[in-house]
Amino acid sequence: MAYRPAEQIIHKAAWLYYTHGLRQDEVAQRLNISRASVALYLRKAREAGIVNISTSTHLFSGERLARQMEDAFGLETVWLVGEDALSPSPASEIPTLAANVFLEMVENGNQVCVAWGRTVYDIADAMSYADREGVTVVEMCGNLGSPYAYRPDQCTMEIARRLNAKGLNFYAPLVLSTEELARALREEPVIREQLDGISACDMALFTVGALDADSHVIKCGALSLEELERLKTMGATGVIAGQIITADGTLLDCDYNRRMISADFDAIRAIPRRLMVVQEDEKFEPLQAAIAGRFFTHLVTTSSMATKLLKHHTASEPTPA
Amino acid sequence: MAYRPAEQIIHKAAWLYYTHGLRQDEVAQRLNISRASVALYLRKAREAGIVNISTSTHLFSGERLARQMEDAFGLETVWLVGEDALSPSPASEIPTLAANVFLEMVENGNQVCVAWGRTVYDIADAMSYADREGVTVVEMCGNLGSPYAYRPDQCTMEIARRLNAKGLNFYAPLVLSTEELARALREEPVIREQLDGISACDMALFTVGALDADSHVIKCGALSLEELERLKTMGATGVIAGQIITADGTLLDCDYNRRMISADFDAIRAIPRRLMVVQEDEKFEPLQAAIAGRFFTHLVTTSSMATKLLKHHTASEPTPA
DNA sequence: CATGGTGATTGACAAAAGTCAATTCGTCGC
DNA sequence: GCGACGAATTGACTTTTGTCAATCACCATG
Repeated sequence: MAYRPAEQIIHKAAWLYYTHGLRQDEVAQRLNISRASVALYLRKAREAGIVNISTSTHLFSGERLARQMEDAFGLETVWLVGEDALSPSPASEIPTLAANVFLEMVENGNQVCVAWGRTVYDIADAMSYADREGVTVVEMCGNLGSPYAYRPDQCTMEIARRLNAKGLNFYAPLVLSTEELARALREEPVIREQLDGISACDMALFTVGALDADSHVIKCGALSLEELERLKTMGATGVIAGQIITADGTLLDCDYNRRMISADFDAIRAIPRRLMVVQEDEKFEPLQAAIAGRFFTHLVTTSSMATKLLKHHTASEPTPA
Repeated sequence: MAYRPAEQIIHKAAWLYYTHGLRQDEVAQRLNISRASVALYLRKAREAGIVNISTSTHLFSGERLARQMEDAFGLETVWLVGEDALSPSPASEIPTLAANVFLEMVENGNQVCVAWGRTVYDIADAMSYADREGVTVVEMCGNLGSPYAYRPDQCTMEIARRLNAKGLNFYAPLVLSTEELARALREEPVIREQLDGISACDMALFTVGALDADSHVIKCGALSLEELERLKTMGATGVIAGQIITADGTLLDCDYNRRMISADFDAIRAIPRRLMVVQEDEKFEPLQAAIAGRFFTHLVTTSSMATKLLKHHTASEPTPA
């Protein structure tokens, strides 16, 4: 890692430029280097997280719709991305926002727990570098081959890298072939420890997965299409940390779930701040299920999703308690 | 407050520019305004704390000398400013650094407690704007006329303003003319409440004051020169939150201290993170006293001060425990 | 309905920052 | 000791950003 041009001079340049507000040529003069070098160092400082530039995410949580969501579902904060073409590439807006919200939520010394999924990968990609101290990033559940850019473990590590944090991977697959093996593995000290550590986390980052032909669990072969259909008739509605949940947000009682190595739902709910991020509008039912299961306290999603959720909510519960 | 050009467009411009990395002309195009406006909005966004640019203070805490200080005095983190002309104006380096460290230490939702003194004023001045949530800034002790730019209460309010926080002032003078009055006032509910609230703070920011002809307490007439001389013969060494301490860091048993409305030392020590900032090299003995009294856990000062403190420390205690 | 004033907005210019090919520096192998 | 290689640095050029006086839009007032 360590840059040849003694990390320290980069730091000094960044301090003079950003904190004292000198111009690049003044910094150059003071440090006896060329202005071009200053420009280079400053870029490195930004990339290394020595300098942190963050924009308040209030813009997205300040709307009335967001407030209504918070009230309706008892959430702490909700951030909504409108369809109003603010972003240069609409698809990237949710991950970008989520990355910013995440960084805003993580404090020094925190232990954070991340699940994986396409959305989480995108968030990791959009996340800028920060120079945190004493942060640990732990994986929330076992691993799986990924059809996307990162593998789950790489994803954890990538987030850890951006935060200058320690990354802790799960040394187990997500799904095993037999219940017995899963049970035995869960009792392995190294796995047990990680599972137990989850409830001690300060915050969590995760998505709810959908259950259709091209959802993650299917694509990487953890579940066959036939099995999926069978589970759906049993009430399968969404996926939380690999585990299948029903419409009321409880664990579906099935063989598949029993063969899984993942965070216990009570452990997840013991984490004080839990950020859920949903970008696809098709995840309406899964998200509803996740709300029913009180899986999260903070939410990043689209305005249209929020509108849909509220409409359905007030319809089913016309008089608020 | 609220700017005419709907705060929101400033936010959007900042988001597109800083988070998405568009150029100003691209932002202008997307928002249908001139580039000049974008430049203007961006400045406002920075000034309003919508955008936060911070530089890691690691540069100042990374040296060996800082480590030695931490070890020698059991401090959590020590930041040192060298005499090596890094800063454009050496005198401003301590307050600037302290302001940055302070911002780094304050977390959303925190209650912070600030004392006052010239150094604290300078820190308030050097502090950049930030958009924190749920932060409360409370005054640590009663008020006094100030010979400097801000009055103590303004100073609290100024820091609160920069953090977008709520400021809570002490509605009492620092020193009263009689013990009885001080005692009575301390029992007033509104004062009692504030005094009790201090130990519930998450962090504190303060200085140690020196006791000489041009120190704060003298300049604003709280103490006469003769009285000061008398107290010095009794062991007066420094000032913490208005109160006079002896070389071993305990409250000097004197009339002056008894006439004071200020935070109880145990209440101060109950605050988990306490940042002490000392810029003047003449404050050697007062700082030593403050160390003896375990008043702080984090320290910002000069390298030369650190050297002096360490020399004296190892001299008096050659074998570490 | 003109009028003055306030504050936002912009066009045009100046200043500052970004970039990159060319150069220098340091180091290693021979 | 010498050449050769890669990394760091820089000078010179281009692009981007900051600034400010001039203009425009809006509103309250006579």
